[in-house]
Amino acid sequence: MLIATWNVNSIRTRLSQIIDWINQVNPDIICFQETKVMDDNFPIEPFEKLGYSVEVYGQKSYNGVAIISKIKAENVKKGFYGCKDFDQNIGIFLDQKRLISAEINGIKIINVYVPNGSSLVSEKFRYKINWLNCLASFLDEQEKKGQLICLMGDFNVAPSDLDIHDPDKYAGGIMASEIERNALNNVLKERLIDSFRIFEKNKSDWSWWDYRNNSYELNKGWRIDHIYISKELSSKLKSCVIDSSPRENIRPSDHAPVMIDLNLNDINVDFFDIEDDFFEI
DNA sequence: ATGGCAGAAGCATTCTGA
Repeated sequence: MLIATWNVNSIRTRLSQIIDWINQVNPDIICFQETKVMDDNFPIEPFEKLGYSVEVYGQKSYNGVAIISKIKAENVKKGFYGCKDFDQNIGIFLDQKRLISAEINGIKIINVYVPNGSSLVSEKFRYKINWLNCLASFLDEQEKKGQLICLMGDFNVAPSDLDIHDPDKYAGGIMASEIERNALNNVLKERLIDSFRIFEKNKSDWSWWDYRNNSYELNKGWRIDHIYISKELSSKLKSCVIDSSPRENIRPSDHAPVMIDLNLNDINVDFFDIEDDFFEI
């Protein structure tokens, strides 16, 4: 099962590029961020024609997330819910459409667009840290239910200096600060694993390149888009790749898609083996 | 240190992003 995440920076502007990429790669599930469109104006039909169901949670001009899936998405939820200690002021996090979740194939798919935060002295930075703390609480509740989790999206945090093209230049700044890394680690705790780092212990690959300063041509990027999975799923993980090819398109998104291949077939094989044994008896 | 590039709204320019 191929599961991808992609900050497309406007679903409508990028639509033909996205369809081209789907036709090449044929993912089962894609989580989009920065769709930048209200739900009524989301281009649902092009995805339905390719066999996907579409779940959207958008707003005007900014933010916006969506999940498209070839497998039925159940228990679709928009925004945070059931976050301990955050219930009273959860409204400030629901104004901005940054999270959508669903259960697909028995796995809780959580698609997030974490606030950028602007700079460490900004009010937006406080919002970012509070948002991540609310996400941690949200995951605590999922963990209590025993859910297998796949948490992905644009986190706007480089987890380590390996994930920045020039870590010295950006040390301690936005997307690289200890405060943000600690907040991210508090979301992950010991329960979620960075799919990319299972395969690449020391490699630097980027998922985002600034539009300015010829950053892509100079390969000056960051790895800020991530797919985290429950550690119980790690033995099912076959690959994790960042596909930078769409970044070479004309008028590209500034982000590249990230994709994992999760081998859930052997779960079904085990199931059918038991069935066969049963009938042989 | 600042701006550079891009999208949306909407028609000149501002706001936001990372």
